[in-house]
Amino acid sequence: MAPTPRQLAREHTMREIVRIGRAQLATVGPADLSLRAVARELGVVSSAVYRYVSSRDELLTLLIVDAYDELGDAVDAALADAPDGPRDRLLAAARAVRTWGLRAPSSYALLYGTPVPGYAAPADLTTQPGTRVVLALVGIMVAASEAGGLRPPQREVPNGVRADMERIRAEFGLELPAGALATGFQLWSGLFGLVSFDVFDQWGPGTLTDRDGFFDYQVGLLGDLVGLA
Amino acid sequence: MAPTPRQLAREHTMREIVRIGRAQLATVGPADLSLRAVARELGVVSSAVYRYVSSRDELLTLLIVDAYDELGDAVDAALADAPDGPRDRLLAAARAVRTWGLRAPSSYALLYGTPVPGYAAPADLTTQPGTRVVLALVGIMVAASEAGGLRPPQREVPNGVRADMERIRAEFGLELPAGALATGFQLWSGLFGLVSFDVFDQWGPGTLTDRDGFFDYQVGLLGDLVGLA
DNA sequence: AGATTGCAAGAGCAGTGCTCACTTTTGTGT
DNA sequence: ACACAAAAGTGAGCACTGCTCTTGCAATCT
Repeated sequence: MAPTPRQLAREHTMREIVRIGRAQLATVGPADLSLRAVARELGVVSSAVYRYVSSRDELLTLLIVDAYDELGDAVDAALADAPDGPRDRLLAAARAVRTWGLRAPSSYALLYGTPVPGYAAPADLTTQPGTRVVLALVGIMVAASEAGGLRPPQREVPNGVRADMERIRAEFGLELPAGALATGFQLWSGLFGLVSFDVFDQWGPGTLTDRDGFFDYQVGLLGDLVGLA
Repeated sequence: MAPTPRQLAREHTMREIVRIGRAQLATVGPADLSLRAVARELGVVSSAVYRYVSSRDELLTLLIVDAYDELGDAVDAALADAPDGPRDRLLAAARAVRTWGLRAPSSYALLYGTPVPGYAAPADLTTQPGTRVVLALVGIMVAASEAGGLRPPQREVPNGVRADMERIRAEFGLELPAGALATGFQLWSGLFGLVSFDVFDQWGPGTLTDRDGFFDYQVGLLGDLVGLA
């Protein structure tokens, strides 16, 4: 059945709300995102937006999903253009994350900063898009492993951790030994630790002058850590 | 000159405000911290607290400094009780950071989460206490280095990064080669990446069952990365 | 055409940060 | 001991927020 004009209008308004919300985020930061401001921008009285979005938190959820998509797309695009070597691919993906974060700090904060107070993003909506980046990272490792370019980690994996890794490996169908998968988690949190420090300016002021070079170097270290050739 | 009663009262009130603010943080999260609520708790009308704190942001700054102190103390205390080996000391420090973060997520968020919108914490007040933890981490590396228990990193340090490292080495009087210092930064952001993922529940739900063991293992990997014996 | 459904408006509530004119308290210098 | 000035506290008020509820209007379906 063809969508009725009303449905079309509704979807359009929905997209407008998300678009305006994202635009607001570019200037104010997640905590200050105002539904009333969105309503004003939309040219409508404040209570009207509640027809579309049941609360501010729900708008935030929409924006979180939107941001995850954008970030995932950015990484995928970077990987599509990247050369074949695992190190080049890792660097491309990492740079994409950092570039996106620096370009849209508030959106980045929405995903990897302080969770909004007393509000847990509905896992069913946000978990899946949130895994795209880490799956891309692990994908690089899997490819390297299959090509014989992945040094197995020295450190022994304790049993509790090993059990978790085995389960995850099965769940996602990853052709990766438990030890390597465990280092993959380090790659994940390590990368976002780096980007967060950069986006949130957590290295002291004036500590680093060559931040681009510094980032690339640190990503190289992460590559060493996971045993890329 | 002896402090006048008024100064004493003022200092006491100041401490009370910080104490109440910290208590609020335990329940609401940085963005929802309310000066009016602090005033109520203090048993005073809302405008009165402006005699002590010029704005909500200034209160946040006070709380940031307070949190840095607390975290620094926690790490120092853990290191004081830790055995001699660098790996044990690293683990002790890392666990202290994590434990503190899990116990006071909002305070942790204040330091390592999204910076409060449009408000840059005055560097002169927050930078110094913010360096305590990283200095402790680097201190572990220096001690290991002097004891001959620090493998030099393989990866070559590019010139721009090397220059920054040399400058920082001089500024803080660190007896550490530039390459090792660079890996120290990875240790820094890597540790806080791990803790942030843990405190903010960024590993998906149900992904990890043995989070304590996982953390210890990952810290071990970070130890490998910086070349601890 | 008439009934139903969806959308928007506007008033209103409780809360926020912050300012300002004012009163009360308090410490001190004469 | 008393007056005076500085500091502390008050309460009203402004502009803003999220959110609810009732009301009027318009498009859609039967």
